[in-house]
Amino acid sequence: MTTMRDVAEHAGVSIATVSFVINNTKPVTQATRARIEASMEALGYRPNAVARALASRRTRVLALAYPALDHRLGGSGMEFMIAAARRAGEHGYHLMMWPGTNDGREMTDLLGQRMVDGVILMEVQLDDPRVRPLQASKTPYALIGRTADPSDSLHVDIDFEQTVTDAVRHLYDLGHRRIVLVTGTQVSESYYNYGPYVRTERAFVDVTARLGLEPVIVASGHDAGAGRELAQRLRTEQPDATAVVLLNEFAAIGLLIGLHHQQLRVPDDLSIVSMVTSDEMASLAEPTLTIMRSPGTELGELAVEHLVRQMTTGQRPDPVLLPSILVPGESTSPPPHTPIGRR
Amino acid sequence: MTTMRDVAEHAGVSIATVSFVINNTKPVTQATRARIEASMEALGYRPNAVARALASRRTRVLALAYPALDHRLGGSGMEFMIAAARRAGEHGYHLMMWPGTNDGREMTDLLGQRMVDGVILMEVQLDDPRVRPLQASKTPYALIGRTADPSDSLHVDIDFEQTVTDAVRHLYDLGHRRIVLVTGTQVSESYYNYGPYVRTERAFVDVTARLGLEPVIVASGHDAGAGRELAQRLRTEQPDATAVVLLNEFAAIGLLIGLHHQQLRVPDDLSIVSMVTSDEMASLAEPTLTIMRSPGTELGELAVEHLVRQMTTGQRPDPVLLPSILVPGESTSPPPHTPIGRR
DNA sequence: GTGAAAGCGCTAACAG
DNA sequence: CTGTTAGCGCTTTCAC
Repeated sequence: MTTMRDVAEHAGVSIATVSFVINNTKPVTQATRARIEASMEALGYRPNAVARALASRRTRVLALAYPALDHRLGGSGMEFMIAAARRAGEHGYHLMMWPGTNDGREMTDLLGQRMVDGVILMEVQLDDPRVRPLQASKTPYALIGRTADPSDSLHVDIDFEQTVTDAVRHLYDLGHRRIVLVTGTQVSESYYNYGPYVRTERAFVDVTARLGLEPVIVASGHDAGAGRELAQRLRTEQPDATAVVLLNEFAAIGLLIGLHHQQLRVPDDLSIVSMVTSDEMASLAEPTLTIMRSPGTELGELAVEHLVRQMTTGQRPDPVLLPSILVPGESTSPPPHTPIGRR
Repeated sequence: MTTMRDVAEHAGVSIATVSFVINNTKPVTQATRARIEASMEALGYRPNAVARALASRRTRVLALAYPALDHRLGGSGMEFMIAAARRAGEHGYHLMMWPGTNDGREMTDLLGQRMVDGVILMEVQLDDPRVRPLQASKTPYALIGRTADPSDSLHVDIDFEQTVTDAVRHLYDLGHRRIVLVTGTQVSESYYNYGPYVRTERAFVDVTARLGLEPVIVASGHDAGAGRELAQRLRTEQPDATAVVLLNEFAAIGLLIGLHHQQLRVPDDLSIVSMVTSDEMASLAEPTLTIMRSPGTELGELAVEHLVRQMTTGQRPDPVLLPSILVPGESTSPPPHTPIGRR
């Protein structure tokens, strides 16, 4: 393995000078620079990242922390990871996967290893125990999602408030007056504190109030099976509903199937909007789903971008909330004359 | 930041002794060990992973190399990544994402940085340019998938031969005699060399031959839209087909929808088996898909397991091919009396 | 503009 | 069983 010393000898300079040209950290004559570069090329030299990290106290590694045991990441979670890794690479950083429980102890361990320059936190809870160790260690970090007090951390997130507002507005404009929001807060304890649900519910209450509608919220599980069951429950529990907004794409498609089994037609009998959904998933449904397309890729890029900026400038960028875009599919239309439960 | 020297002083020993207890690398009296551990605890000491890596020449980092620009990883790719990261953690390793083009140069760069102890290669091509630099560098690596000459690399893979054989056999036993395989080899150049397609096609030819059937192979794109179109083409191009085996879950669901639009019933008019598919995706279809469930999670764990074993024992474990399990859904049944194109 | 030298925090002989 | 010490390969003052 060829080291910096080898290059220095080959070029007839000191290793310091080699270091200077590699890092572009001090002026070096064009001539010696050229000589050194030639030597590096000739010897096939690559700087040892570990030695570099030890000496410079910067590893150029970012950690991507996500919950290992919890519900699996949806399609947009995947988009996020891939995009973040790509963008990190473009900035000269590596992205390290850091599965873990949502607990502060593990975060302390990670940070103690001094192996990462910064951390991106996925699936942030309103009261997230991982944040405190981060703050204490002074390690730069970015949140995907928000804690209860968003002001104290760099974060990027989907604008759930705007998203649900747009979704409801879309349905309202079509003529719907009885719109049901399906979330999962009540389903399991771990979701009680789940930002996307909580924020969406709050904003839903607001927007329905503004429009003079009742804020009907129904709980459901997160898979297709739960969606199918939901089709039955809706009919009895929400007989007057003409439209449903969901926060989970699997449940949305399951609902579609469940309704079909009940001879109910979408969108004629019931309109459906699926939030936090990708185009691919929308196209798997029949009829295709009207979705609020989640900005997974943009979010991943933005998180890295902002984190890197903070690390280089030392200043924390402002939070960013990205809107979801309404992508009309075939699952929304004006409401039926008779709601599904009144026949 | 507290270092090993701090711990040593606090415990009244040399740093070597501290190192010995941390790494369990030399016998140490129970008494001094206890004292040292107490000191570590008291000072909140965590070993610096970077210094450790430099001194020991082992980073305890594994790279997960996957193509950045190519088609997006399916659900099982995601499963794979998550599982690999988890299992790596259980072995005391970190998993670093390494998006890249499928090119050897980038691999050489990665290895030159000496930042990873081992590499896992996803989406391996039959003739993969990343393998040569790996071999040259002596870095342990594991392939997910196989090169044309599988004997020269540690690898784990789905047993596509077995999988397609089982799928065809299942249909044959139901009475089908005109079974169409849908792959993507012809669709784009980058798939020409794609192991899963190539191997599946070959095995399909074999198994149909053994059963005395014609080896009908049709090309299709990889999304739901392509699947929908396929429904039309099948009827004219393969009028006698009674069953279809696909290698892409999105296309499979698209096909289902396309057939539905043509008033064709699944499985009454046409049976469908979707390979490399997850239970979740199967449940999104109506009717639910009969699938060959892809062992994404097992594969991820196995890849790490074998790579770590190779790194510790120095011996290359035998390759492993994992079967896909047939999970019956609602999309297969005995064939119709009249094939879809003969009405 | 270039070089000498002191670390970065730890591992691993080697000595005792 | 424990301590001394020489690095690991690079960055970064501080002289020249």
